Amino acid sequence: MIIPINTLVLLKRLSKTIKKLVNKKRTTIKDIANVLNISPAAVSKAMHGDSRISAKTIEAVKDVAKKLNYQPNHLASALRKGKSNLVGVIVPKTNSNFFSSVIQNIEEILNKEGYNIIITQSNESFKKECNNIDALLFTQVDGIIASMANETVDLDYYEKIKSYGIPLILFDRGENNLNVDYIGIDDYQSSHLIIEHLVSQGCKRIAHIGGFKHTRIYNNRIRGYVDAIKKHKLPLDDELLFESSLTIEDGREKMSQLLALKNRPDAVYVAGDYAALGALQVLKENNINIPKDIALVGFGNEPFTAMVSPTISSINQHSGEIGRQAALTFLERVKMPTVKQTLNKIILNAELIVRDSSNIN
Amino acid sequence: MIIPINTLVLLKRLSKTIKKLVNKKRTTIKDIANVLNISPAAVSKAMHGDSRISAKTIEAVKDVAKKLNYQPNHLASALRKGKSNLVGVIVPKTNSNFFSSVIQNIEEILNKEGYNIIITQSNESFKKECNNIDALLFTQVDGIIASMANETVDLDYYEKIKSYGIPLILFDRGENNLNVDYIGIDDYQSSHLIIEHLVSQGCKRIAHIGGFKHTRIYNNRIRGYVDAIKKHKLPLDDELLFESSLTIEDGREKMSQLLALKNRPDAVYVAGDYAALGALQVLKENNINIPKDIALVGFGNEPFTAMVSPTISSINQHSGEIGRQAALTFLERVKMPTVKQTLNKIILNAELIVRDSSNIN
DNA sequence: ATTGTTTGCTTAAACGATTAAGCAATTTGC
DNA sequence: GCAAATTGCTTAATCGTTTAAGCAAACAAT
Repeated sequence: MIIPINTLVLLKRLSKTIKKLVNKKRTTIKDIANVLNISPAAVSKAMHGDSRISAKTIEAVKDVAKKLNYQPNHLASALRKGKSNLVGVIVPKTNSNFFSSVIQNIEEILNKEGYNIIITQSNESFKKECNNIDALLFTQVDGIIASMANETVDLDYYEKIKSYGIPLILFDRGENNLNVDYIGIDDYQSSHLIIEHLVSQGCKRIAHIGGFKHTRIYNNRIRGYVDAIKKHKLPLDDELLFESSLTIEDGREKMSQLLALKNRPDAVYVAGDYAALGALQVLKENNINIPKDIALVGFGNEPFTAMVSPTISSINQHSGEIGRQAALTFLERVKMPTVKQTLNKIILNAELIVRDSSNIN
Repeated sequence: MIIPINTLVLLKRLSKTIKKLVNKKRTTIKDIANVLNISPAAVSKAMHGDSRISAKTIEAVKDVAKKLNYQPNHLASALRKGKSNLVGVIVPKTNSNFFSSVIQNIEEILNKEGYNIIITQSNESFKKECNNIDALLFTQVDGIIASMANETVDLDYYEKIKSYGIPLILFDRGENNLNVDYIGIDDYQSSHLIIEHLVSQGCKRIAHIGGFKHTRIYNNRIRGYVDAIKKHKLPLDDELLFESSLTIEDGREKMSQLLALKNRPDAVYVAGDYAALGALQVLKENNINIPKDIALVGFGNEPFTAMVSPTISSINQHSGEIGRQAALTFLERVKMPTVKQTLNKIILNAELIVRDSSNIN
């Protein structure tokens, strides 16, 4: 028998509960249940619009919830459901336009699906990266989307993520051996784009300041450079190819070495924009005409490439799309948790933005 | 009576539990308890090194925990303890050197104390900021450290944080009316630093491209500019003072307006580096000699100020120290949760980095 | 009239860790 | 030698939510 509750009684119970709350804690579904004289279970179901709860009750629950300023305790539901609705994101640095933009797009997609993201930065340090992974796993994230630090060669910590049975998605800086989803651009093809462009500008002796070979993306860029040079039957000289940490300083260093050569290059393709900036500084300090004496192309399309003078040609990696694909891939994986992860690459096309540093007319 | 367990029995139970785990879930303290034939409570206490648990048991527990690859369920302990050990951080953008560096330092300090941080970006959008706050509160963070979006004037959402009874700490972009802790630099004094410097370089007609007055920091910079100009008895002309969104584009726009004046300034102080960059571009396009014809000073010491040519003088905000102080303030607040929050400002001194754009010799 | 189905809830057991309270057994103090 | 203190655990409740199972009451079908 349902006892009809008149408004007066309801109001009384409401004010009583409110009083309790003032000197106690936050509202729980139990409080709402007490006010309406129903069970907490019914409240929980009403909140989720369960079809077995009457429209009247649902409305009443929502009404009281609002009045009591009810905020669901995420920890409790996460514990019960075995799902935190949190996704960890690990990037080398947030203060790069590329990563910041990737993150923004991941966030946009995942927020819509009820996920929140936890961003951590490794600062290119392997140790920090391990700490980040531990912290994320400790927080019970439902998955991890990561781009590896330059230093990282030991994959044990990433295997640890896999052993937890949660999806791991890599982007930009990935690793084939991990056998997980990967989203990135076609680095090999990007190198071809750059060499084609430089050749079309009349360059005949093209140097490459590359990243470390052990990182896959840089290895691909180097392979692309080598093959494209071969394709055009240009000189492929050891003294024209460097491995670099791709910092501004190292860009300066390697450019200085190139300038010291007897037979200087007439174009330099740098695998990172920061190093390209360092190279640009050295060229300017030495009064080299850019691009007529030496043309310059960077990689990453960092905003400053359009700010410096001359502006630097660079590869746009479509960070937005990478972020979106990473998020979508995670969502797919989460929907089918039983399927074992396999190496699954999504390779996007990159785009060369030609600016003054390589525009010879 | 304690039944002595021989190694064989223990090993048997261990392998049995391991088998269970293979097709089930993660190790819990209950599993460990079963292996050692003690209660889960004892396991929990052993993990925390409770003095009432014998050294033998503690060692045994840790040993089994390692063997079973036990990882504590953070959600469960957080729920029970009413503490998530998560701190939310809200910034307008992560891809600025200032914010990225602040975040890094917050993280460093808080990680040491067992906290993890959740970074969210508002993209200078008020709506996004509100969403971020909701998301963080939903995740049951133990506190929020934030820098407000340019757009934000309505403080209801920040009041909401306060009503949760968790610490709220603001940095850089704050608001007096909220009555919470604030960490920032002395913007008023920074303007004085800049004007003193420009005066010492011989400048006599100094313009200011400022931020929006409704944002406190920009208001302080404007006030500092006005007072310093008055102090040196320089012309304080309406046409020399602008409010701006401080983007590159707006910097260009405002600089063009200054150049259109009959009586041009001989120095421009821009309240943000990006806008200063825009101003620089316009000056160069008009073949104005920097700094001889017009000197330029920015604000924020973004890395590109040292990259462009001429390099731009700017104010270093000591982002690291701001981050550290914000984190430490949070830790203090968390330790004394009963004390009501009050307006408590920590104002750090800023430093002017003089570069080519204002170095007249 | 009898059985079956649907509706609208309740009950109670989880999720995994923590902790107040309690209870033997052992040690210490005098 | 006996009370008091200490040691080393156990028991059971708790955090707030979800959910499987169940149970009346109402309605529908035959």
